[in-house]
Amino acid sequence: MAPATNGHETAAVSCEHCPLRRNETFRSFREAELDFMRRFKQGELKVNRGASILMEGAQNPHFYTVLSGWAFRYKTLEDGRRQIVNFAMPGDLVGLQGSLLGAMQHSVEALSPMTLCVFDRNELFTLYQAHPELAYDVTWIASREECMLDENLLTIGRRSALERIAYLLAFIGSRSIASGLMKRSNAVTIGMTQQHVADTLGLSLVHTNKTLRKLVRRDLLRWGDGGCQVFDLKGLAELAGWEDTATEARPFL
Amino acid sequence: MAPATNGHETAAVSCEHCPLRRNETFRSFREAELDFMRRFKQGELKVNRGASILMEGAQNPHFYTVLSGWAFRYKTLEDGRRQIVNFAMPGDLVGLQGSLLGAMQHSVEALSPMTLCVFDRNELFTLYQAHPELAYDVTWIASREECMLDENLLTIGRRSALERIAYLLAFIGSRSIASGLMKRSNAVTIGMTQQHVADTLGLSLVHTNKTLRKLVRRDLLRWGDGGCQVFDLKGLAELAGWEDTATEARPFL
DNA sequence: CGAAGGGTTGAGGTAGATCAACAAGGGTGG
DNA sequence: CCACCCTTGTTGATCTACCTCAACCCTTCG
Repeated sequence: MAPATNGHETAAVSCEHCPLRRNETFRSFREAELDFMRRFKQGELKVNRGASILMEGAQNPHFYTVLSGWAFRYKTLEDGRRQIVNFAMPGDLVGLQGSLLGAMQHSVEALSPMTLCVFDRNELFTLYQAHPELAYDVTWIASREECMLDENLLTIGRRSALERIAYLLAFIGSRSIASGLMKRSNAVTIGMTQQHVADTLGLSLVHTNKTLRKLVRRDLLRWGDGGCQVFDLKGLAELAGWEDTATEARPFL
Repeated sequence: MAPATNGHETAAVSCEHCPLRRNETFRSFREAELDFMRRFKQGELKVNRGASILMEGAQNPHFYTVLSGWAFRYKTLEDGRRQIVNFAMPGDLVGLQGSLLGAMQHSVEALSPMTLCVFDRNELFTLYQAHPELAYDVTWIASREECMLDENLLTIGRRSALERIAYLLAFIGSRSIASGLMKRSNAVTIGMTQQHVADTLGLSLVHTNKTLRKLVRRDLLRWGDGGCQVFDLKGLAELAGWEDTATEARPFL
């Protein structure tokens, strides 16, 4: 639970060689947009697993697009209870909320080594003026986030522990394949601790462990080496009563 | 839980007489924007309490701004378990998600008689092209929604039943005062059933009732006449460990 | 007058919490 | 090299917050 030190910025890779563009789940840029983004991008941020990227209450001058790796977004109560509200994967915007609303209302911590594309909070409106299509994309991304949060609420509010875990792993597995975080293969590997699972689903650590073992016994997944391999994404989704709304090519910044 | 019939559209009130403009919690429009909105507005929708405004899975051609009254947004599982994810009050956008993502991923039902300002889904991008400031506002509104959902997730995931209810009533009370739904006075009146409270907080109806009575016994509120009067918003917020992030003048469409 | 919606209360059951102990790395410092 | 600690996972025992079931009340409405 202890956030480590931040990484530091390094020289930027130019946008036309953006790794995300090679992934067909992302929609392509037009020349003018690419041109704009090249100037819009302020640099790159590289952090280690466990690093704090944003802190609740802070006024961060930047917001980011995830280029590689993944992170989680969370909030805490005074007494330390923690709730993970969502995960950020390649192509996702991080810290947009703070840019619009002022202070961050949640924190973000890396779950793996990450590279993030750095933007200046104060330049956001410039983007809205110069490129309405990109502005529209930003809103699209925010709407998608909202949609995921709705589903997470349904999960925590109304699904049983077994369903919750099945949902979460199917959800993360599916997203990580789509975002190119994972290669599509027999088993999807998800590198997180059981504490993360518990804090996402509003469960205790012990009960999370016991429920996870049930899923292992059913051969839906295996746990080990600080994470799990999911064998049967469909089986998990079905168990959770969740339909993966397959997205076609989606925008990113 | 049974949705009733839709209302029907009526002649529109012109935007310069928009009731929301009289409320100081909303930021004012400039002349050019007002002009644009006048044309952007397609009409008005009036519905009764209990009416379905949007249905999960549907491709609604419109999205809306709430002018008066309030509603709740919800999702359901196949077996009927229902989760209310948030509420919509004057100034809030409804159905934006569907406009961007395609089909609605949630339903919306009126909690009181309502009037909504009707916009055409297909015109949204026109707004982005013509008025970057308004586009920015749309994203601002979406971000605020996201922020509320984060807090709701924290509530359901990590707060106890007593804290949850305290939070919910403080949250709704505070929002309804800010949006002009309620007059600021000794007691804030919230017109919803205990079933709504239960479905928002992931609790059973019976336990919701018992917990509510505890709050009544503590003189924080009274329940009756199909809703409750909240006497002590601060006390509830404190009990829940929640800080009301007071918003200054905010945008709306 | 009966039916339906909303609220209230008690009794008993269970999913999931808490407490406690232990095992298996991995890192660090002597 | 060992000794130690810290993180992560595992499992059993016990407890309790919340659920389900089952009444019953009151009000509204056809």
